[in-house]
Formats: sequence, structure tokens, C-alpha cells
Amino acid sequence: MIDPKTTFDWNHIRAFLTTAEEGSLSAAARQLGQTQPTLGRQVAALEEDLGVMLFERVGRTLELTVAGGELLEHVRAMREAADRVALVASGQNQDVEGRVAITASDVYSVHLLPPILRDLRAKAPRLIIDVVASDDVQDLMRREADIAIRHVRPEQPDLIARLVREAKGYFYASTEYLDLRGHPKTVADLKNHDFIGSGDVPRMLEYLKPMGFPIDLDNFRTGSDSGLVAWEMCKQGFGIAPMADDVADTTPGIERILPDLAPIVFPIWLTTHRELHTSRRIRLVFDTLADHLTET
Amino acid sequence: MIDPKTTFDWNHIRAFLTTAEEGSLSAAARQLGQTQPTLGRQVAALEEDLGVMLFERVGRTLELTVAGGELLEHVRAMREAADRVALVASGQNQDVEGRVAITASDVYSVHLLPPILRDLRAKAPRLIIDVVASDDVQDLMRREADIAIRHVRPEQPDLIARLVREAKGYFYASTEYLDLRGHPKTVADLKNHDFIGSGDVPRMLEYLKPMGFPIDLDNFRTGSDSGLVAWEMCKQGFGIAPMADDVADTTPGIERILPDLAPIVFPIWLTTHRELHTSRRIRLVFDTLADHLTET
DNA sequence: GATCAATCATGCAAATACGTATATCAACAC
DNA sequence: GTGTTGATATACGTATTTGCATGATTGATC
Repeated sequence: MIDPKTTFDWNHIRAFLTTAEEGSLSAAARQLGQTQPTLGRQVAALEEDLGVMLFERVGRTLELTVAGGELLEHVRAMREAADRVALVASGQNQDVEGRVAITASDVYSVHLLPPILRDLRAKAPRLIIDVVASDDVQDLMRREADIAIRHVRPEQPDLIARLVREAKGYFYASTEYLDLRGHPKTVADLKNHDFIGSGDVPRMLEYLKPMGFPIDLDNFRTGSDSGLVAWEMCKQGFGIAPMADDVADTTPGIERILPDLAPIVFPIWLTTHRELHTSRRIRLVFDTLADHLTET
Repeated sequence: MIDPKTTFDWNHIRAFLTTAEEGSLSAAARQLGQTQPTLGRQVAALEEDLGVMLFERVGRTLELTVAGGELLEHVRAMREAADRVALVASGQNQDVEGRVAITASDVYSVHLLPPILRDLRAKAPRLIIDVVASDDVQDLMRREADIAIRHVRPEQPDLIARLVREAKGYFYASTEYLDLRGHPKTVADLKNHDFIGSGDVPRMLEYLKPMGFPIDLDNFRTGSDSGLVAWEMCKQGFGIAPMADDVADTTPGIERILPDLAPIVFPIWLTTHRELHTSRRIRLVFDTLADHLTET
């Protein structure tokens, strides 16, 4: 075999993939931290190498050709393999420096993480911690975070999870609000109160209904997808909101209502990739998080 | 997320892979058509990016670390995806120029292909044809050839195969040899003749035994893994060899022995990848081969 | 041992790829 | 129509990567 086996630049494949997925060279350039001319040249070079038109230049936009579409599936497989390489490489990395991304709900990010991060900074000064304030269970699988603090047990077999604690939630309102609208004495009193929603309100109602709460969607007159914003609204007297007790306890001007009511109990799971758990710096952060969250 | 998501150069992955598989930077450089310093720098850069030692520099040789070994499996998956990309890209390529690799046994490469190649050159002057003289059924799967001429039906579902012809084989010897050792009149006469082996001789004996051939391994006093070399030995009077009739017919100084014996019939299969069959240049070569081989 | 062959590492010049700046174009709003 | 926005393509200086030449080191062989 004489031939210089018709091959291509693997980086150009990545350029093609992100361009196809982002829809434009410019967007792909932003995504990859490169520039539009670079991406343009790389895609053009790939087309040259493969002898296949990948995009149709129509107007100001690029359209994937059918040939490009056929390739896309296999190119994605290549990226998935590359992601796995990055994953197990991170796991093999024994340095206690570099970046670790932790994801937690925004409320926990603000109320629970800071002292832990301070401890971590003392233990490993060269570690850089990213806090991803989000509640998406997929974050770990997409590798947008290395360690997740979640309230559901993750079911993927690739993940390892540790139940660090059972947390308790109660209903709270600001003193200002309660003075104005009255302190509820019984569950039935809640009927005419305002509630503040965040997250999946219908699911929460499903949970509360069997407990005799006389409230429905109409009681949720204010809300936010952000738990932090919802809590702030509660502080400012917009209504009653559920909250973890350890967060509420450190919030001034807030009172627990119906103190005799059984708490809403929910688990705190600490989760990471199985592969990553072999990494020393991931393990350090994981164990530190576990220690602090358990003892609280 | 602030971070420039810790990533790495995909080409460096390929450098690492070939280095690991070839066993040295120099060998990998030869394989990839690059130089040893380049490969060395690329692997070093990858180690830096991943934060993982991949090779142990021990003496004049590199040894894969355990971390490197862990990565290897995923890196291989990446290359397999890349190979698939190359495969379907070739299939999408509609140019009637570029390279097409044909594999056939060395005997067929010499005796059957030349006129076909002449025809192809006339039909598509810009086509470059590589002839891979080999009988390895795996060649197509390893992508060392695009089209294969084989005598067994390929069973992989990824391949498409066309039975172009049933060929006939007989036993031949040079006139010189027959004059010296005598012309056999019956199968029994073969007992004291010399045979020339090539390929899988035991398997051929298995096939001939039920037909009453009184020969065994001891009759094969000369042989070669190359059918072409074996045939040349036959021409030079070393003994009796089986051969396809169309090849033998064009070889001067060669006679068929026991002309009344039933021929050994074997199929000629033309095979290519399913993906490649959509390519115009592959199709052209495939169809031209089929035409010539059928009509012979 | 001394030689030889084959490896990896390093310094420097050349080739290549990249980013900045800019031109061009298409779609949309007013 | 005109202006604006967001896209791709091109020109050119710069930065990076590559290859060549060379040196250093190792392991095998005689």
C-alpha cells in the first residue's frame, strides 16, 4: 500500500460538529473559544479532505447538506468517545489543583456552600471551585459539573451517590406578612393565605394534598423558577414559602408557621461520576462536602 | 460557568493512540507521516492538558502508565468513530477521481486485473487505483481496501457482495516436468508426484481426499505463501499445482494433467462496504470489475 | 568492552495556522 | 429606501507548529 491513507484532521471534525450543532460558524467559534475565520477555514479544509460538501452556503446562513447529515451521527459518536476520554483522564488526574465544578440549587449555593468553600480553600489553596447554581439532574451526565448536591437519588449506574443527611422543611413567612394577614393556627387557616411557588408547584401540591392542605394553584400568586428569588419574596412579605430549616434558621425576619406540623423530610444526596471518584482532588472536595453536610 | 471547559487537542489523541499501539514515538511518526519530535511534543502536550502521565520514559523506550492504559480503550473508541466518519464520507463522495484500493490474490492481481485496469484508466483517467495483493478477508473491514475479489462469501452484514462467476480449477504442470517424471494417466498415478503448495494446504487435502487423491503432506515438497511464487515454481518444473483455468490458459509451457478429471469449482465474489457503494467512483470500479469478471 | 542500531530530547529555520480588521451580503425594522 | 444586525469571506501580520539536524542515551551484538 503506497497510499497516504486518505485521512483528515480530527480537530476539523470538532469544528464541523459544533458548527452543525450551533447553526453557524460564528456561534461555533464562540462555543470553542476560537474565531469565525478559523472555523470557516477548518470546515472548508475538512470538506476538501473528505471530498464532500458539508454545508450549503445559502444567504447569510449555512445549511447542512444531506452528506453532512449522514456524517453527523458518526461525528457525534466521536465526540462522545472524546468526552469519555476527558472523563476518565480527570479521574486519573491526581493533582490537587485545577478546577472542580459543584452544582447545587441556588438556595443551597448561597446558604450552605460558602463555609464549606472557605474550608476547601484552606485545605487546597490551588483548587478552583466553580459553583453551578442549577437543579438539573442531567448536569452530571453532561459533565457540566463534577459533583452534584441533589434531593433525589440518581439512578444512573455510572454515578456514585452518598446519602449525607435527611433534611427537614417547614413553611415560613415574614413577620411583616404574618402581622398583616394573621398567624394561621390550623391547617385549615391556610386556605386564604398566599403562597410562593418555585420549582414544580403541581408536584408539590400532589404531595401536600393527602396531608390535608386546603390549597391549590390559586393560592400561588407569586413565584419564580429560582428558589432564591422565591425566598427573597417570602422575606419581603409576599406570602408563605416552604424552606429547609437550616436555611430558614439563618434568615432574620422569618417565622415558622404551624410549628407543630410534621416537617417535610427530604434527602440530600451527594453525587459524582464513578470515574471521577478516583481523582484525588474530586475526592477531597467530595469528602469535604460530605463532612460538612452530614454534621450540620 | 466561567471555565473554558478543560479540553484537549483531538489530534494529540491520535498521536497518543498510535504511539501506544506502535510502541514508540518514531514508529508512530512513520505511521502517521510525521516526525518523531512532532509526535513527542504532541504527546507531551496531551499529558499537560489532561494532567496525567501517559508514558513512563524508561531507557530508550516508552512504557504506557496505568493511567494511559485506562484511557486507551476510550481513545480506541474515538478512532473507530473516526474510521466510520471516513467510511461514510467516502461513500458520500461523488467525485470520479481520487483513490480506490482493490484487493485480490496476487495471482489474480497479475493475471486478471491488468486489462480491467486499462479499461478503467480509459473510463476515468483521474482515478488512482491501488492494487493490494493479499488474500486476507479482513482487508475490507480494516479499510485497507475498498473493493475485494475473494473466493468465499463474506458474511459481515456491513458488506455487499456480488457473485460474479463460478471459476474452474485444474491441476497443471510444466511440459518439462511431465517429460521428466511422466504424464499421469489416472488419479492413482499422482501418488509419486511432487505438488506445490500455497495457501492452506491441509484444507486443500481435506477437500481432495474424498475425491480419491492418494496424496498427503509429503507430496508437497515445495511451496510458498504466495500463489504467484508457487505458480512460478510450477512453470519452472518443480511439480504439479492447482490453478484457475483462465490463468493457466494464458501461461505458456504449462499443461493440464488428467484432463477428464472434474474441475474444482470455486466462486468469485466481488465485495465492498455497504457505505461505499453509494460513492460514484467506487460504483464505477465495482461495476467495471463485475463486467469483466463475468464475461471472461 | 566497543560498536552499532534505534530510541528520545533539543535548537533553530521554515511552513502552517490563527486572529484582527475589514469588506460583503442578506434579512428585518422603521 | 435606509439603517441595523448578524452572518460569511478575504487580506495580512503574527504566533504557533512542524521538520531537519544534531546530540545524548540505551540495549544488543560481536
